[in-house]
Parts: sequence; C-alpha cells; structure tokens
Amino acid sequence: MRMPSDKREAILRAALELMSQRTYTGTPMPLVAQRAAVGAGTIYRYFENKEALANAVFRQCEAELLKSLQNALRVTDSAREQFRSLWRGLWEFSRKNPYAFHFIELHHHQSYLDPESRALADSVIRFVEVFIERFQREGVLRSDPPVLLIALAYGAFVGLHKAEAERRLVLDEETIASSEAALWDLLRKPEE
Amino acid sequence: MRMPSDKREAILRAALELMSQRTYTGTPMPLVAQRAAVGAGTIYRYFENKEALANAVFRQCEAELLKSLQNALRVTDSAREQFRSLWRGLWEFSRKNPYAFHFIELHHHQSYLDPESRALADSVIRFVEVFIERFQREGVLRSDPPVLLIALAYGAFVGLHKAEAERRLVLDEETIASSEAALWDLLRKPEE
Amino acid sequence: MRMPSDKREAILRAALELMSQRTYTGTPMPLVAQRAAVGAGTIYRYFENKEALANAVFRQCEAELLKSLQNALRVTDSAREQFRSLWRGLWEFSRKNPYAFHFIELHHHQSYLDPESRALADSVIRFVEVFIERFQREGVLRSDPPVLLIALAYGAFVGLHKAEAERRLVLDEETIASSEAALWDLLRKPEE
Amino acid sequence: MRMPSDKREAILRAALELMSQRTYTGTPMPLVAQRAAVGAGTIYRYFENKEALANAVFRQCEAELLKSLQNALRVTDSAREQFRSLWRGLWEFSRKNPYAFHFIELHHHQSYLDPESRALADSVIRFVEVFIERFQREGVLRSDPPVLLIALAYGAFVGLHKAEAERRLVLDEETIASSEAALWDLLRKPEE
DNA sequence: CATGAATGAGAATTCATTCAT
DNA sequence: AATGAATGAATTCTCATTCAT
Repeated sequence: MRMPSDKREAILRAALELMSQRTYTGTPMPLVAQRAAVGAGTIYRYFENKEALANAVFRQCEAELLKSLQNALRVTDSAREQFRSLWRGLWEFSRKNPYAFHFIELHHHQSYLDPESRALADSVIRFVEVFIERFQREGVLRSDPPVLLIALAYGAFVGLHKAEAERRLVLDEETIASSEAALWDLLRKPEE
Repeated sequence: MRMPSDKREAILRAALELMSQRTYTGTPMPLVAQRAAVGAGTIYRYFENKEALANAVFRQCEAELLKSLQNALRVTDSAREQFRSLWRGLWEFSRKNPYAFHFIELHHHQSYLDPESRALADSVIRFVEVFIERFQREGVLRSDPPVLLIALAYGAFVGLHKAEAERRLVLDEETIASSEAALWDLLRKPEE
Repeated sequence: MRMPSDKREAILRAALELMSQRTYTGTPMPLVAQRAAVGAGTIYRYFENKEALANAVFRQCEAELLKSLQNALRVTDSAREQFRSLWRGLWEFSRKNPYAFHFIELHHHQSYLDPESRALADSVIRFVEVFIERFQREGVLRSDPPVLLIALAYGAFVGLHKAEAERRLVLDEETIASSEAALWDLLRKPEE
Repeated sequence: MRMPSDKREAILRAALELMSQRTYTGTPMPLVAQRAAVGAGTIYRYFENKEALANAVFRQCEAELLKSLQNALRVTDSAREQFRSLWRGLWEFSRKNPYAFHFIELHHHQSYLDPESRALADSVIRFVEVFIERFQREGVLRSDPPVLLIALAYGAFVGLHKAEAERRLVLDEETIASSEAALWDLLRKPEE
C-alpha cells in the first residue's frame, strides 16, 4: 500500500491555510508552493490548475465536516441529545481544522467551485435536514423550512468563529456550551 | 448645494457590486471602471488606490447599516419591540442595499481595512451592545456576554443572506418574520 | 505694449526648474502646471506639447548663455582678458540661471530636441570657436582643434557645477578665479 | 564554476545601453527586456525593481571605472607618468565600455541611487584624491582643493565624450594624447 | 517524478493631452 | 483665455502556468 503522497497533502494544507486567510485570488501559487516546501511546478503534477486545487481543498473541508457530523450523531438519541451531538461535532471539527471554517465561509458559492464541490456542500446540508425533518414531524422542532433553520443555526456558528477571528470573543468550552443552549431555544418548538 | 459628483458615486457602487460578488483581489480596477462607465484613470481622481476605494465602500456600508439600526430603534419600546425594530432595520437595510451584506461579510477583518474602517465596524457592534446590556440588566435577555449574543444573532442573519445568495431560500416577509421570532427565542432569558 | 504673458514665463520657469532636476521623462506635465500655478490645460495654449515645451526651455537657456557670452566679450581685449571675460560670462550666467546649466547638460543631444534647438547650441559653440581661432592664429592658444578646446573647457566648467550639485564643492569667487587660472593654463600655448 | 547567468548579464547590458542613451525614466522595462531578449517578467527574477536594476548598472559602471584606474596606476612612477596612466585608464575604460561614461554622467546624483551606489562613486573620487594630494605635497600639482582639480579634469574628460556623442569630435589616439597634455598643464603647478 | 527558471498576459497605476465649461 | 476633470494608452510589476533539465 503506497502512502498517499505527502506532497499532495502538504500542498492541500498549504493552500487551505493561505486561502482561508487571504482569499482565492489573493493567494499566489508560488506562495502555496513555498509554504508546502515543493517546487512551483510540482503543484501541477497533483492538480490541474489553481481552480482544481481550490476545489480539492473545498471538498476536503466539506468531507471532513460531513464526517464529523456523521460521527457525532447517534440516531437513537433524543432530539435534544442529537442536537447536542451535532453541535459538538461542528465544534470539534472546527477545533481540529482551525482553517476549514474560514475557508468554507470565504469560498462558499464562489464562481470557481465546480458542480461536484457544490453537490458535496449540498449533501452536508441534506444530512442535517434529515435530522430536522424527523424532529419536526415529531413536533419537537420549529416547523419552519429546514433550510431556514439550518441557515440560522449554521450562520450563528459561523458568527462565533468570525467573532473569535476578530478577537471579540474567546471560544472556550463554556462559550460553546451556552451557545448550544441558546441555539436549542432557537430551534425547538416554543411552548404554546 | 454641492452636487456630490455622480462619478464618485458610480465608482463606489460599481466597486460594491463587484467586490461583494468577487472579493477584493478578484476585482480588477478596469472592471470597476467599466461598470461605473468611467475611464480607468478616473477612479484615481477620487480614490488614492484600490485599497482606499475598498475602505470607502466598506465605510459606506457600515455607516448605512448603523444609520438603519439607529433609525429603527425606539428607546422607549419594550425589549421585544426594540428587537423587532433592530431586526426590521437590518432587514430593510439589506433590501435597500442588496450587496452590502455580502460586502461586509467578505471584507470584515481583511488586511486592507484601515483603522478608521475597523473603528466604524466596532461602533456598529457597540450600538447593539448597549441595547443588549440594558435588557440584560432588566432580566429580559440571556445573560451571556453581549458580544456572544451579537455574534449568534448577526451570524444567523448573515446565514439567511448566504442561503438566499445560494438560492436555497427566498427571503420574503414571512421568512423574515419567523426568523425574527426564532431569534427572539434565542436571545431572551428562558423561563425557569 | 503687451507684457509677454507671464503665464508663459511661469510655465517656462517651472519646466526649467523641474526638468533640470528630474529629467524630461521624469517630469509630469501636471507637476509643471502645479508649479507654474496654472491649469494643466493652460500649458497647451502656449506650447504644442511637452516636447515643444522642453525645446522652448532649451532654447531659452542657450540664448541666455549666448547673450551672456556676447555681452561679456570685448573684442579689443587681449586673449587673456577675453578668456577672463568669457569665463566671467559663463559664471554670471550660471549664477543668474542656477538651473540652466543642469538643464543644458541633461538635455543636450536628447532625441526630443528639434533642429532649431540644435542649431542654437551650435551657434554658441561657433561663437567661442571664433575667439579660439583668432588667438590660435596669433599663436597664443594651443593649436588643437577649437572644438576640442571647447569640449575640455566647457566640460570642466560643467564639472564644477556637477561637483557643486553633489555638494562636494562650494562655487565661490575664489574657486571660480582659480579655476579660471587653471583653465587658462590648459588653453594657452605652452612655452617651448 | 558558477555560470554567472547570462540572462542577468544580458539584462544589465541592455539596461546600460538603453538608459545611457534615454535616461532612467525614459527607458521602459519592456524595452530592456526586448533588447536583452528575455521575457518582461524575467527581469524581476534578477532585480527587485527598476530602481534596483539602475543601481546595479551604476555600480557595475563605477566598479569597472575604479578597477581601470587602479590597474592603470603605478605608484612608483613620477607625477607626470601617474597622470598619464590615470588618463589612459579613463580612456581605455571608456573604449571598452562605450556606454558607461554616458550612463554615469546621466545618472550621477539622481534620486533613485541608493547609499551603496553613492558610496561607490565617492570611493572613485577618493582614489584619485590620494594621487592628487600626494603630488600636491611634493609641490608638483596645483595647490587647489583636490576635489576642484578632479571636477575640472574629470569634467573635461566627460566634455570630450559629449562632443564625440554629438559628433563634433572624433576621439582618436591623437585627440586623447593632446587632451592629456592640455590637462596636465591644467593640473601641474605653474612655474613662478 | 520534481524542479524552478522563464514567460507573457493581465494587474494596478500614471500621465500627456483633450474639451466642456 | 483659462481651467481642471476626464481619459485611455503606456508604464511598472505580478503571477498562473510551462518545460527543459
């Protein structure tokens, strides 16, 4: 079994780190090469061009995110517990992949994303939709369109990271926990 | 009465529209010129360089946002009514300035923003903080740090616009109204 | 009698001052306009274009120089006295027109000089040649080609100004006087 | 043995040839690239920017000039012989480097020269000063300030080249020899 | 496979010149 | 006559990509 070339990994990581801080167009390929400690030409052995590289990074981020959510969820749990799991999944993902949230946010819906990347992003949303739809049917969650609830909750999560990046907030355990509580109050069906 | 040079306005608008869709580095100045229907050199009669142009756009967006919030708020109202006002203020702002939210989100905390731009962004947050602190003291709002609540609520609002931009959601009156209700459940102090 | 427009004079002076310090291509027309305290368009009422302006400055310098030499020379004087006169003429010219030497040196033989300008430069040389030829015939001056002696002596004079501009030398009366003495030793026919 | 990149050499040579004829600002980088037969971007692999390129050319000229003078001088010779050596050194230098004199003259003391370039120019002058000071002490040379004598003699030499460039003079062996004789009469202490 | 020197198209910016006022 | 805002061609410089080694 051949190790999946660590040059490829190094390039992906370098691109992730740079592009999440400096945007796609703001990141020169030679800088990616330098950070990955490879020759400029080497990138093109692994990726057809800059666009393909950015898409690969994006897909890696989304795949990682999806995996984190899937690993976190226990289908047998209650709605409250499932939400807590999803929230912890998001949170752990963003701790292990500190640049990935920035990257996804910055690159979401940019023109260079190809259909496959968009499809993957959709599947992440779809995964959460399933959870929401189930508990809407059980009358536990607010009955708004699932995509609306996802937009609000995921947006709020992104908001936390933006605030951290701008040094207005420290994302510690306590902050994450009380955010989760607040978000649950947003999602659940209010008492009559 | 000074006619506020419509070239300057046209350039600002063109830059807003383009940079909110394509990022700062992804927007060539000649394209801005073309969209503004002015010569490429003309931009430099009004703005020292690209950076200064982006800062001017950013400040205009933030100032407009602050004004919308200030106009919306009635200090005599109840917490619930004040939140509704703020939410409507945000909403009306984003309707009148369809690119501004995207722009602010994309450019927030980017390296080319100068101190003045950052200060203006801070003052918007400070304005909302005052509202939150007041009603936290009155025991109406959740007692988390104000910046946390702002990060969540503003993040959620941005999430709505992202979802709309990605055509997953249509932001109509009803959507905005139910989002507002959901956000209020997030912000208010839960009953014991 | 109408004053010869002082705008024209102001433009010529501004161009002289700037172009003598920053070269022709290094001097933007708007800067000339600013220094002359006229509108940018005004320059083009007096001069067809930048090239014509530079030629006008050049010709003014050369004409001034020729006049200074002509005024200085007394044809009845001895060779020694005539040389002293020419030297003083040069010196007084460069005192009254502090930028002119630099300008002439910097622009001599540049491609934008037109035939008329070159002809004027030639006539300055021709004027000095006459002096040299006369005293060569009388056996007072070295019998090298007159242009050679001019090249050496005028070059030396320019050298003094360069040294002054580079702050290696202060061109005071004494320096000028001893330079003149030295130059005379260069020009005169050495004793057998 | 390192092959001293002939691209770098070609660029330096192209810049020297062009800038010595057309000034610094009058020489577009693409023209340099074309003359050097390299791509426009290639120049920037070897020189940080146009200013750095001009400084490199200037320093190469001055270094070459200094070397020519140093090689020419025999410290054991008489004053007369040493001057002849220096003069031949200058002359040979300008024959081998036909553009260098023009370049040095045109660029001397221009604002884009960096301190290192200026220091090198000073060291050339210092080298000749030592020669002059020595023979002033021995009573052979005129007792004016050394910089004054250098300004005159070097200026005269430059004058010869200007005259040649303007096609008023042909710099052949005979011309150089009689110029040298004339200059010696300028430099040496006149008999009482 | 890997490299990095080389490139030229395209980016930001400047500037000679025009022209409506 | 005088202006200075406006322009687009030209300038400096960058960077995605290629290709000889």
